[in-house]
Amino acid sequence: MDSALKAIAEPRRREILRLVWTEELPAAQIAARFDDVTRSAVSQHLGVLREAQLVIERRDGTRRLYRANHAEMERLRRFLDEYWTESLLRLQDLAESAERKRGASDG
Amino acid sequence: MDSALKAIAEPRRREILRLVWTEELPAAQIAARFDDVTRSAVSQHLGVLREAQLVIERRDGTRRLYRANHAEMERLRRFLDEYWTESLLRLQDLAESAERKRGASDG
DNA sequence: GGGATTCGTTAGTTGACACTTACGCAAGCA
DNA sequence: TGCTTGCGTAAGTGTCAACTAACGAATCCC
Repeated sequence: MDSALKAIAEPRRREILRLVWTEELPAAQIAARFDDVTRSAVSQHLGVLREAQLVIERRDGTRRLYRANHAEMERLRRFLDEYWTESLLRLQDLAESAERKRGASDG
Repeated sequence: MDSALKAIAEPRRREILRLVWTEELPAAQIAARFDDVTRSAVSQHLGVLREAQLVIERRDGTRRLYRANHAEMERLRRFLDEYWTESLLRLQDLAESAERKRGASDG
């Protein structure tokens, strides 16, 4: 999960992830989208994304096709959502206990 | 915005952020929560969080009090939300255009 | 003013990482 | 059996980041 968060912290990998979100693409085609970086660099980014389970690889002859792993993306989204909401709940708890305290001792 | 994403990709900083989410804390008290790291390291983490606007610093005598910047956290949450939903919308568009294509030429 | 407290900051080190170049490997084709 | 295509991977480089140890600055107390 932490590896996923770290993976999407890198702008280039976010861009790659968007490319393969709706369509499965071969590595060469993904790399062709970036003119300021070599195919090798993109391949390594794909490796990071694959290791973080954010991308799924499928082989077809000599080609390797990639597509986004929506399930894992959803897990990541939920993790972050819980991070916010849990913190917000703690805020709420704090406010409520303050309220109780005010009601009990102060008046 | 990218700096914020990078900031929360680091587990230690996420922990710090949670500590100051509901209560304002002085640097020393934050550092005291971590026994496997020096006060200096925590101070530098606080610097990163401050630069990413995820934390707000307030001075009180020799102390520096920190609290989470909820507004900026909300901006980050929204950014990520848009990242997912925009991708999902593209998925939806793709499905709809495929439907139209099927209806027009093939059916 | 002197000393203690509460911090940030500055070297300096170690490890991670984004990259390039060069190479290797598997699959199709002549 | 070779050659080409479509890839990953290993080696090497520069840069950044997380950390420790030492120092410096601001405030408070006497």
